[in-house]
Amino acid sequence: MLVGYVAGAAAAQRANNRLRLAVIDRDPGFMQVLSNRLEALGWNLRGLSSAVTIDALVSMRLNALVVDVAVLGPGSWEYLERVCGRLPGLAVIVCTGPSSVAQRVRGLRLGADAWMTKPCHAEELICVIEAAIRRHRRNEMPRIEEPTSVGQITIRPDLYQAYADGASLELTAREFEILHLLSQSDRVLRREEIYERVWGYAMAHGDRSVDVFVRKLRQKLRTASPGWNYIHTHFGVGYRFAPEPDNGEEQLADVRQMPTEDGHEAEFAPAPVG
Amino acid sequence: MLVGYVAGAAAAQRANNRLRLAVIDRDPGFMQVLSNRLEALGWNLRGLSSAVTIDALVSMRLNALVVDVAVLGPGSWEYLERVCGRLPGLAVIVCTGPSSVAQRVRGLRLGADAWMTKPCHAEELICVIEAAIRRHRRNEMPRIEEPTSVGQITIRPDLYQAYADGASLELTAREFEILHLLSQSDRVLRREEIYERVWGYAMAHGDRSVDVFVRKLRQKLRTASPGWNYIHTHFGVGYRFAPEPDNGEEQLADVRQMPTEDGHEAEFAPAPVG
DNA sequence: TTGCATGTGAAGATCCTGTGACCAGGCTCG
DNA sequence: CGAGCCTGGTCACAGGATCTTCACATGCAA
Repeated sequence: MLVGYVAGAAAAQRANNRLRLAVIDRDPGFMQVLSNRLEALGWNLRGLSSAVTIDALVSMRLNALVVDVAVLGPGSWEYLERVCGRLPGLAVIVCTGPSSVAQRVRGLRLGADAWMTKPCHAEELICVIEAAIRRHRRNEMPRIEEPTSVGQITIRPDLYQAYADGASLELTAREFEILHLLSQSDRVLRREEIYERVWGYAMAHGDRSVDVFVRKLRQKLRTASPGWNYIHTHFGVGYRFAPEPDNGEEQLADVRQMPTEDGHEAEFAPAPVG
Repeated sequence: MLVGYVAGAAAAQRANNRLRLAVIDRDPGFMQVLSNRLEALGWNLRGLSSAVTIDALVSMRLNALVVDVAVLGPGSWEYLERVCGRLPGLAVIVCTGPSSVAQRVRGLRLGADAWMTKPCHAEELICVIEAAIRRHRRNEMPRIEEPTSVGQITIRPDLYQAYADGASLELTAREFEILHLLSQSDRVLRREEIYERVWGYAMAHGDRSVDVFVRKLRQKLRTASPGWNYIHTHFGVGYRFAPEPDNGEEQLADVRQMPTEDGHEAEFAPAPVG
């Protein structure tokens, strides 16, 4: 159902935030160190002991690829060239043993983004990878944010607007941001959290702005999509987004239940604010 | 013509292919070698013996900057950070004498794209610079050189001009670039985005240039194509391009409707009504 | 019930944008 | 060399849209 879809999208997005990196190398020590560091950073590491097909690389949806050309053996240059040509958005870092200037020049000319010489510090390699990814990202087409449909409404980040039945809800920028934020998560968001992520700084004690905006949002949602409840209040905590037809009491009962699977219970504790 | 050349880094790049590079260094031999190689490649090299103001860098409309942090002395890190922050599209390469891992890590974290250790081969340095620039340019929006018609106007990138009914709008270079950028996207573009892509560096807080140019654009569009609205304001967000006849109330209603140009909504839940 | 927390409406403050005037720098032409 | 023009960019003001605040009503929990 739609609720499930929303949760799925949010989860996917969270997973997508993890950088995906593949390393083609056979040095166990190197891999181990790298693996440890990257795990701490929350990256997604895939170790490969030899060249894989381009299609396999494509399917991995990588952000970056680190490769020891020595592992590739003959044909390494062609491989490098094909990879860089086929995946122009991929950051490619060659990390290998001692090399000649000519080799490094060749590698870079073929499309590699950087050349590291082993042995090297994992930290430095990571920085180089980050720099390459950063550079790639900056010029990526501004992320085409997909429209999402929840309940009867469609949220279009590209237009900073939500629609119901093709008609705009006429949300203001701030209203939209709050709706967008709420819709991306199925858990309860505390006011402070909402405020901080939308306004960009800490909420002053006793500020009611979030409440007021939630009211405006509900009003517009009600007008555009009557018969549905989208924003639910959790007394003493905050708000939770979940499109629900508001007929029937059982639905309401459901709201009271713990709809989360993973340990968000802590958040539901009656956090007595000062 | 020259007018086109003067206007904006992007324009300069397109107008002729000479890459613009500045080097902050004091090693005459290094500079000499680099200069020779770059001249052969047809690059535009600017040698600097010490740090210059950010604004000066901005006005140089560079593609890349090579800097020896030793020349910068104390405050080099802050300088590096400021440069990288203000000119996110600039390829920054640190090329300096022996350094510690920690220093290299710091430099890269602050936004440098690469770190070369002197002494180094000019050829290799050039490759590194090229790699950084390549990353920068690779994913640039595929420049549509074809004339495109939107509403009543025709945009001709090859002539750097827009026409309505065969008559030129007499746009200046910057006006044209903004119109061209806007016309290539259906989504709302934030001012910062517009600024960054047209001017080539980060917009200063409170800068109203984009607004002013939008006004000038609208004025010329209105004169050349009365009865049409091309640039729409999204309060608190930015501008969006969409040609629309502005007569009649129904048209106004149309504005409020969700533009569905390409059906990527199809992937999502089919808006279950009832 | 009391004590808070939240919903609601409206008014005033604040912010955002449109606009015209103005200034500086560069180029052209005399 | 300077005058004049063009272009890009800044500034201040005005009007309107939006946000915040406040007072009060309502609802929840103990």
